Amino acid sequence: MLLSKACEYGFRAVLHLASLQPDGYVSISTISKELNISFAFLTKVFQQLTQAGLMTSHRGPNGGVALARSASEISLLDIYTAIDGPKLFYGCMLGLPNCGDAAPCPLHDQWSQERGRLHQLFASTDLEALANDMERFNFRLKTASE
Amino acid sequence: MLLSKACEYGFRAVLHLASLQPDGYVSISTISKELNISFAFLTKVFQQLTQAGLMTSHRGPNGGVALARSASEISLLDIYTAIDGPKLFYGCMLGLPNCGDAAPCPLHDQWSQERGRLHQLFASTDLEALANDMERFNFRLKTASE
DNA sequence: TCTATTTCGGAGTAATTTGTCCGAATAATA
DNA sequence: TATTATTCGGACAAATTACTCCGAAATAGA
Ligand code: SF4
Ligand code: SF4
Repeated sequence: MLLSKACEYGFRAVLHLASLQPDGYVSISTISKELNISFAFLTKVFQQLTQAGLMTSHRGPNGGVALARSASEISLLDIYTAIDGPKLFYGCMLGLPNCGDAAPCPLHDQWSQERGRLHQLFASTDLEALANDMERFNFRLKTASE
Repeated sequence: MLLSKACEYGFRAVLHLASLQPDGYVSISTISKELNISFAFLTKVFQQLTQAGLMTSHRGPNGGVALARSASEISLLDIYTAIDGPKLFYGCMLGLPNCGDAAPCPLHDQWSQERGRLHQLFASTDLEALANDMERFNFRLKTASE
């Protein structure tokens, strides 16, 4: 799988949060109910994102999580690397060490291109654009309809 | 990670096998020593490949494994799907069900393109071409040099 | 026939990922 | 102050993946 489950949930949750364009904080429990994601597990994911500085959080009544900066300034790459780390973008496809030096594995050329495209896709896609798309085209993030 | 460890080892082992262009069977133990892969685990991987019809095997002295057909007729996609299954190529990036119908997730367009490119790359790359490249460019498959 | 070599198949162990539980800390509000 | 709502942090449990072990079956060769 390309994305870990944690990252999958992170993408969905953050996209949902961005599309809400809320005034203040949104509680993790409402997000988890809305998207059918385990509350306890989603909490852990958001903890990673706040520790990475992408979200801010607030405890107590009316607390929850919020984007730490404008949606246009948070990319999918930010979310991805905060959760799954950067290894996809520098590692060898075949898991060989010393990737990128003078003795590449046979798939290097093609894989490094794909890898670059994926990196470019994640880096150039910000939450604002995706949230706009969601309004325009009625995209969905839930597992079941209603 | 894009490839499971089993698939990683499978790619490396099969590429190595193809580059040897052996007369008959090559034993799994020699491959595992050559590539620094656990013999027991690599055996399991080859069992998957023989069960999928991509390799033939032979027990006893001078036994081992061999490509079931010409290297030019085995693609990376064959190896990949035999080990990791086909889910990468039809599943949603966000793990949502009913991928591809009228209510796509916000990443559908970009992801389905990437997915298609990856599929195309795997499908159009056969072992013969890679083995030739390995000779020409001295590619490596080992974890340590010597 | 006997022995050595090899894959096969199943069971078992270890490590990682996924998911749960609970109590403490924080803050709003009555 | 007491209550309630919330995130935080750590320990825990379950599931999946990675890896090992061992005995059985096949086969070549002495
Ligand atoms: S090939 Fe590319 S990816 Fe594979 S080892 Fe190397 S440098 Fe790395
Ligand atoms: S969008 Fe594409 S990837 Fe996401 S759910 Fe669907 S079809 Fe799927």
